[in-house]
Amino acid sequence: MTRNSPPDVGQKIKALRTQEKLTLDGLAKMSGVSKSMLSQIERGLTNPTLGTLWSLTQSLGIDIASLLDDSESAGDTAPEITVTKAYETPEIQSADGLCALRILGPIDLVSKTEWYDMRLEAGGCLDSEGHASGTTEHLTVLEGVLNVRIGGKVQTIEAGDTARYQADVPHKIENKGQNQARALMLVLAP
Amino acid sequence: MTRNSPPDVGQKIKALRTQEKLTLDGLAKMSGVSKSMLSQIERGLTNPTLGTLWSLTQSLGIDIASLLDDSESAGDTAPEITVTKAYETPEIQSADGLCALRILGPIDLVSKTEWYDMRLEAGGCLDSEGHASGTTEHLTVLEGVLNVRIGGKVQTIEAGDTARYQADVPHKIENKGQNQARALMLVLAP
DNA sequence: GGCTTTGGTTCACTATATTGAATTTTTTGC
DNA sequence: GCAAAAAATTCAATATAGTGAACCAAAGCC
Repeated sequence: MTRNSPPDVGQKIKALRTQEKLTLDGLAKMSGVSKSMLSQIERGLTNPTLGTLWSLTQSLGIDIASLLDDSESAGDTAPEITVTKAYETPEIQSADGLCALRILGPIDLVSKTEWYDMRLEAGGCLDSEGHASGTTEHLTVLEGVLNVRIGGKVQTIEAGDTARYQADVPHKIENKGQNQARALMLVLAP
Repeated sequence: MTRNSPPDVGQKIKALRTQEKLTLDGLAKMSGVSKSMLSQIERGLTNPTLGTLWSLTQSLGIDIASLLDDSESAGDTAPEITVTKAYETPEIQSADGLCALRILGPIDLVSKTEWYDMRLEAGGCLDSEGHASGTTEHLTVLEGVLNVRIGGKVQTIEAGDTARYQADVPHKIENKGQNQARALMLVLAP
């Protein structure tokens, strides 16, 4: 469900102000926004300007984006633990069968974060097109040795090492060694 | 470094509009904001009202909070691979030495995403206070068996399984088994 | 009781965000 | 090249966000 009117910043600001034990006057002084304006904003009977909101958030020590963020104060969903069993975990295999990816992230999620348990047989490789601009990839090798190739560059990653790189251009992960390799791969969208 | 003036919404809006192949006129019509206003906002020579920003974000199909969010659109850093060697990877140990966390995420990053390679000796446990509201944790067991305890609930997680839960309340991860356990832990802020 | 102080709301005025029409600039066709 | 069309910018007028002072209400304090 999505809102059809601007978020009610008034309430939030008032809450924050009282939380800080600030008087209407006090916040007015330190933010440079007039007391009367503040009063009206808090009661929702005016339509504040980006500039004044900015001043207020600065004095309240919060991020302006978070002020407008409608993720209501703490979902009150009862503490729940959901378990994805090993056999339920989705797995992708490459055509040659040398590369397998187990998707560890939640499926439902239109997430900005994806992560995988990757297994590469000797000689296997994972070829990726570029993802969305700004995406970074983090590859931690758990067992074996891997090469990361991106643009002209190549890097060798051994067990325990982590490689980080921009994933918005084509890149390649190869297992040039004699043994199976296993790694954790994290893809972070901006 | 924090900004000392409101975020430049103009540029962002223009970028979004052109991305959608919308004309100034077009967006004006569908949002109800006048064409002239739009033009001025995009060029940053006015201080728009929360209301008008709301209308615009609605028509552009984005969240108003994200509009004000200053996570710059994609650094154009040249393709680089940075490697954190195993011995450079920061490791945290519990007082009793039964629990060790290797921090796999980048250090610099004031990231919304943190992840760890966790090792729990038999009998060891990791006690967490609640993180920021809305935070979720994803725990994939690589070896051994672990218990997750949160509120009154307990869940047993075996090798290959993944547990997901709200991490904004105190929670506990225990190794009740006879053998060392190893797991991957991901903490996602909202 | 009345006097003072403190936190908040209303009021009259000013500054400016917003508008619709006119104008300029850019694009597209011939 | 020049016209016609489309897109973006200026301009004068209006609505309203923002201000400071006056006003009201409640809480000390003598």
